[in-house]
Amino acid sequence: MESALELIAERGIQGLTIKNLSKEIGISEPAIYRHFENKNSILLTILDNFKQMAGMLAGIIPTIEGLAFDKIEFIFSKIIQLFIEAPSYVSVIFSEEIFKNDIQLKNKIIEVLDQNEQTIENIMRIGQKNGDVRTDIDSSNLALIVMGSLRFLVKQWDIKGHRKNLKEEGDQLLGNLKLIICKS
Amino acid sequence: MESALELIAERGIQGLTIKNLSKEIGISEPAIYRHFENKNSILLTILDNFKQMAGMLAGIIPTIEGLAFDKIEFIFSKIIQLFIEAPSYVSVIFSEEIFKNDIQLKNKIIEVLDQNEQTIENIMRIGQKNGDVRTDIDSSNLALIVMGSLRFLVKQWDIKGHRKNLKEEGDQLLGNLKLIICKS
DNA sequence: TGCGCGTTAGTGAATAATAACTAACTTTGC
DNA sequence: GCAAAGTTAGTTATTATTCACTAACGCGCA
Repeated sequence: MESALELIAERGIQGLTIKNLSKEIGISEPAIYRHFENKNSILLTILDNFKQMAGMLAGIIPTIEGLAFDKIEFIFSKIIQLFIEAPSYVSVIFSEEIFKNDIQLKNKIIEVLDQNEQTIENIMRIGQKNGDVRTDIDSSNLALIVMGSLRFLVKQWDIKGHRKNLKEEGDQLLGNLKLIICKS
Repeated sequence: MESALELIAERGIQGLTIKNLSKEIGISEPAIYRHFENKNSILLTILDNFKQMAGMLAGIIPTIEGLAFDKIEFIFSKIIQLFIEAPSYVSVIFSEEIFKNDIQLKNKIIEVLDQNEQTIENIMRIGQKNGDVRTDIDSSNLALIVMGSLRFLVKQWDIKGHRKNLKEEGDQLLGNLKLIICKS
């Protein structure tokens, strides 16, 4: 899995071939099939790992005391940290277009998407109930705006060769999102 | 070009092969090479067409009288209309991950991205100057938020099989974005 | 202690499918 | 009659995957 992620980080999702992977690991191609049924199951495992990580983060949320935005800040700083440390996840998570063909991969991507949206939406709903989040926009649209803008930031950082400082720009965006969704 | 777009709409970017394209058009594979140097130049042409369309929209903007949000509303209703009529553009525009490998395609995608961001940012800057857009968030971040959330909406609509009503949901999101970026 | 035996993880060679692309020839329309 | 547009029949490269086989290891048992 490590080698696969490394390969994706270096050459993108298209660079993950059985041949490349076997070379990276230092074994023969058929040896890979001793451990994975097929190539898609490798990608599926990566996606599942990400989903679990995101799920664990979501699990911590209820234990955080504080306003909605403290939770958002927590979750996104963790996600951005992961992307900086392992940019290959960006390539995988944003490869929806490639996964469109395969039903399993597509469903898994949708699962990840839905799970994360649910997490953010829940935070927003609770914030609205507690009175620290604006109520003139429904929670699902707030989640859409928060997730969308952060995704776009990461996407741009990725496609432009990781030139910008993602952490700094992420913090700036988060600050501005706070102005937008929080009351007073 | 029509056939290429149709193919992409049906089977995604991966479905655009010379073989499929020739079958769709009803000519032989080599005949395609009479008109395009290679496959990438077909994709490049599609991207360029989109860029030109977006550029034309941006050109109309200065002639629109009204607040910043009227302009945003105008440009995005047109874009959403295009996506609904020709969903293949979604597949192309959101295939950054696939284009990463090829320098030409990557640069063209970045061009499109930058051009559109510039357009939105300009609208925001003028709005801030005229006093109808909030000034506590800089124009580039406002553009990021607007573009990001709309991209995310379109992306979800696309990956979930065009089930939702993009026009309706787009209008709703635009309404909420208006609450967010406009003064009082 | 050492012998059979099943398991795990590996190998080289081959396969079938598919990709983009090309050389050489023929047709078509102004 | 000639250039543009099309054809047939390939090439080359790459893809994921399978085949038959093997070396190494651990475990129960005589």
